[in-house]
Amino acid sequence: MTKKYISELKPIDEVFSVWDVLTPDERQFVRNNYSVHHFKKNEMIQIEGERPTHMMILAMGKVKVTKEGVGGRNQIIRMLRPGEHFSYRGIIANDVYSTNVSAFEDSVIYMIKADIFLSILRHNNAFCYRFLEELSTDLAASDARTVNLTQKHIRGRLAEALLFLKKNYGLEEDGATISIYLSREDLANLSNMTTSNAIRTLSNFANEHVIAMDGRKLKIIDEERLKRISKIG
Amino acid sequence: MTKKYISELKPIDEVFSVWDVLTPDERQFVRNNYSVHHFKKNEMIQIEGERPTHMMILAMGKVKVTKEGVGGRNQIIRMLRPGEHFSYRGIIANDVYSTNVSAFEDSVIYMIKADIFLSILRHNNAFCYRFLEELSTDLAASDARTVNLTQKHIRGRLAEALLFLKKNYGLEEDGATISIYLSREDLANLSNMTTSNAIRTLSNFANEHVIAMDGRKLKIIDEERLKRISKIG
DNA sequence: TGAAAACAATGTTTTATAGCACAAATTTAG
DNA sequence: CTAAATTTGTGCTATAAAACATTGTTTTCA
Repeated sequence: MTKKYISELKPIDEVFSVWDVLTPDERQFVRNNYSVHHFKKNEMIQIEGERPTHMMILAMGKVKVTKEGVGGRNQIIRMLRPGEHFSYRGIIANDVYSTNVSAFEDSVIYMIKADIFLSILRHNNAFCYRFLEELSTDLAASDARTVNLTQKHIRGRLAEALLFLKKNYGLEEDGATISIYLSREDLANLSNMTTSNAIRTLSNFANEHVIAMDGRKLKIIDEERLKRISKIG
Repeated sequence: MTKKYISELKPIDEVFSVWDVLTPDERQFVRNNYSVHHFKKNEMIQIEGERPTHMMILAMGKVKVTKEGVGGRNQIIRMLRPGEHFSYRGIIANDVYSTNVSAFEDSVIYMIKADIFLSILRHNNAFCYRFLEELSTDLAASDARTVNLTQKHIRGRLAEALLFLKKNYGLEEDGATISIYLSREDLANLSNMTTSNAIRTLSNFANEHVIAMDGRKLKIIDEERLKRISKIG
């Protein structure tokens, strides 16, 4: 596994998508001041309510951003792919973390100290603007998510989640299997329903030949149908 | 009414909260390039799906930001007070409006053309950073809202909405009446429930002496109780 | 390797909330 | 100033989804 990391892990200048707007000095500054952290599956990376210390970049693996709700029930807010930034919102808003982040699978994360991140933000306008764009996009996504989760019925929400997973993580070589394997519980937390209902609805979809299941491997058979189910709610 | 506007309307340099980070040149630039628009109660200010043309600042009045959901049911995403910025997210993300905005009551809005706003954003780092802060705060609020609306029960959601209204718009001189009068329908759209349920739950709160009602005027009698109801969901 | 834990599947019961219908009150407009 | 339209208030019904219970299956790890 470590072997795999060493061979596949991209350097920070390739992973950090805003590298192009950094000056040579800033690049050197970042190179001298970032750290690499490995997290095992299910390990917590950031905890809601704590003070942010670093801005983070997912270098390898998959992580989930969750929020604890009523009665400890927790909801998946966002799921990240390598190259995505996180843990920086609280730094900017001078706020504690508003979410938990944990590793879905073994992951590698590049971290840049908060003060270093802030100092670049405050001196490099193009850099600042990139994050402004990112938050603008995230905000629309969050608002859309609120409406989807509150107004759609179970089938619509699960269909939406499956389409999201496909879009976000892509398909395997067979052109149908979604390239991320979630537990039924995670799938439920993503679609705001109980685990039993995720299981039940998944079974229904399989009976209707909209999807096919093999344990945690989910194949999308009839994407059009799934889109229709998601649309009508 | 027009009289009232003329006498109470603050000039843009007082309303636009980021004025302090503008250079003298930029201030003049904005002064020469903004426009003032009056909207009547219930009038649409921006429409979901259209291309953004201006960044806007609410100078006077109250507006609501909504999003259309399944079956035309629409949800209140945000409610603004004078001094708050809106309509700029889409400009930055180069996206169409993701929400509707309409006037709750007669309102006055200052508008700055998109290209002018963008040009300042791209040249003035402190200005850019201010909006970065604003979006960071809004994003956490949106995520929190998602969890509240999806996990809390009707009573909890309505209690939360009442507390929000109090916090956002304050109380009248009597120290109890919330300084905004919403229709039951708007209150329902804010708390993600049907109008009947908003009415019913409001009656329950009144019977329990948590609030008192006089038409659209809502008095908070027992704020602690309301907080508890909101908390337990 | 075998026991314990975690996960998946499914049926049954209960409950919260939407949906509907209708009456009363209030606001708006001709 | 009246008629129409909108908003508010209530009761009843239907139903989606949670909660609970049980059993089988897979994974973990001591």
